[in-house]
Amino acid sequence: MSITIKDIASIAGVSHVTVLRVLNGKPNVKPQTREKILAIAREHNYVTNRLARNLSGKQSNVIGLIITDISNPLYAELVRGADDVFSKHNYRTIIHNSDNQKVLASKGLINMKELRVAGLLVAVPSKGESDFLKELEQIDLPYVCFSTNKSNDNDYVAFDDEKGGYILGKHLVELGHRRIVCLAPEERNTRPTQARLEGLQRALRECGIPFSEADIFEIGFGYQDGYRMADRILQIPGVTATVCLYDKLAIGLLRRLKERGISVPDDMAVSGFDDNEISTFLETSLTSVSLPKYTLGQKGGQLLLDKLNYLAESPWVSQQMMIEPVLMIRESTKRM
Amino acid sequence: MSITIKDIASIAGVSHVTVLRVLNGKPNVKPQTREKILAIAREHNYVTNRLARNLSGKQSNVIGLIITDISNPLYAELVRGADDVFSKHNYRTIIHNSDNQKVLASKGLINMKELRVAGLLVAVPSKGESDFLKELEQIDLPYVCFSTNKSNDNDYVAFDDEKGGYILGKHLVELGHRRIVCLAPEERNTRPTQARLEGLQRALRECGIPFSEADIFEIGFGYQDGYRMADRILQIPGVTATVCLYDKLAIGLLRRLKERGISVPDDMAVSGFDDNEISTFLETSLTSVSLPKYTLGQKGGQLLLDKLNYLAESPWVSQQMMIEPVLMIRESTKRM
DNA sequence: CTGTTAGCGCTTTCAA
DNA sequence: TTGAAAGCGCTAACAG
Repeated sequence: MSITIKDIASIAGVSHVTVLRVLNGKPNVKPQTREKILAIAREHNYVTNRLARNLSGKQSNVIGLIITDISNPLYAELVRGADDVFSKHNYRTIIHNSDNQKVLASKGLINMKELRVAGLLVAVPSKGESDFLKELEQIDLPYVCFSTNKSNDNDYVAFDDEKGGYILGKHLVELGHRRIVCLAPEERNTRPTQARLEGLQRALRECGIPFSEADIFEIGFGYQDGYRMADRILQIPGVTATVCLYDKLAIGLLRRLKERGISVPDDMAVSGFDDNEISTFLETSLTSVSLPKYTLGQKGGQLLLDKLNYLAESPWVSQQMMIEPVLMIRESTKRM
Repeated sequence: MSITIKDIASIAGVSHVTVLRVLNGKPNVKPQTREKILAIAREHNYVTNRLARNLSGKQSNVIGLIITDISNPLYAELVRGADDVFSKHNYRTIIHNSDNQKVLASKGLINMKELRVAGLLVAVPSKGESDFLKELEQIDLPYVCFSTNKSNDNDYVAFDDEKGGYILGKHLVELGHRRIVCLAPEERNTRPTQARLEGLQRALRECGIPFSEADIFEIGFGYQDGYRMADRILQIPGVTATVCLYDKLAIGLLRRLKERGISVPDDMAVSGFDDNEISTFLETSLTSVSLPKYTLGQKGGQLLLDKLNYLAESPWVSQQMMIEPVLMIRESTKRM
């Protein structure tokens, strides 16, 4: 067992409260006593027991992150952004992967509550969303969400995916494209998918470019899906540009287009969403709507900390924050 | 405040110990009493307070991960592997990013100790390694490391990078390459860098292929670095193959080679280490030494859990585990 | 400047 | 089958 405040007290021949004062930098301790206590603490490698402190003090220094999947680069960067903020303010970060499943996310809620974390940063699973939000409310911990489907009055931070779709659509039209198709996941009811599509549709509508359900090809999220879909797209007469709702689709597509001898962007423009560093270095660099993931994590973390601080004082007014996307124009789309 | 064991006790009109027995599934409680207590607990959404339990019970259900950078895909996958194991055994995962800096890693050590985590999974920073290991020992928590430089008797799990270098070297020689150069980070003294290089050298030595310090080009880790180095490599007469110690270097290189109109693999073979899913879908798919990152995380997590269990009983004999690399042969290297 | 006392919510032991 | 009592290591209030 490690040394405790009482151990130090008995070694120093004082009461444990005096030790506490010294260790917590409180005033009103004779300098000599202070020195002596500090020396003993150092000598014995004293380390505060946060369990005890948090239990007693009714507050925690750890924050829970309920996310979809830490091995997904989106969440990995986002978590890093949040953790950097938390660390700076001396909070620790505990993670829980939900795989976007409601049951697993709910389990995370309980786990976090058990540990009496100070607050929660949560990516709401896209199925069973409203049930989950109810539980989240019930668990009675301060929380901030990442983008949810329901327009709600939670605190949240989100990418402005709709705007992303919009600026990408505009860009393609400006380049001269008049016949555009879209690769989307089969599962259309997640927030980013929906929003990106809506933005795209809005842009094309404004420009008078025809675009219907039939121009949306539903497949999946992965490289393989984009790869597979290439041949089908090439059968459609007149198509000069493809919007992939996720970069992996675009990258798989690029690969297959190369195999087929289709020149990008001359014969076919390709574009996507998410934008990772690699997009610049692909043999055909990829035009992509960049979503600042690290920033999203930071903002979410900061909002939660603000909330924790305000809660102590005045009542909190919930905040919603949208993060602007940036269109990264690269070789895969060029003026026709 | 949430409801406590005592609250339930007073509502049920029993002592808090009886409640405890029920909640912890202990025997010797009258069925009626049990039901009543469970009903009350459910009704009031009782959730155990782990802080109290851990403090009192002298054990924790959270495990600390000290890693370099969660936004690095290597660590993201590794953490996912470890967390999956921990979750299954009802442990929580708390993370701390060290950015491979000794001071930050040490800070993580203290943070984790404060929380009295059950154990530690740690990626040792490559500078100040032996100092850090001393601190790690002092902090007095059960731990397992990921690959360290020093041959030591810690528990650890690691990729067999040396073997990776070896099989890649062999592969290139078998394809007929006789003049091979290598792109490496300037900072050569990290374990994976060293080991990969050693393996490569061993393979080439065995095959009687000349390879000297002058054939190692020191640059960095990133796409940009590989990109920049391409021109220099092309100036070297007779070179037919490049080994990049990290895939990002290879991908940057591929990009620049394409710009220069160099055909891969016909004019130049390119290969790397790390292997992410995307490597298959690059326009020129990349031959790479695949290191199963998720598995490494799992193995590390499992080893730590084993250690935690054994420690309670018999003395523990430290274990070292090497994870085998797999060479993924793709288009960027082909028989000459 | 210092100490006493009570308590956070749970666990453990012993006694009934 | 149940409860009383002490304690985990720290905090907070009050007293001196």
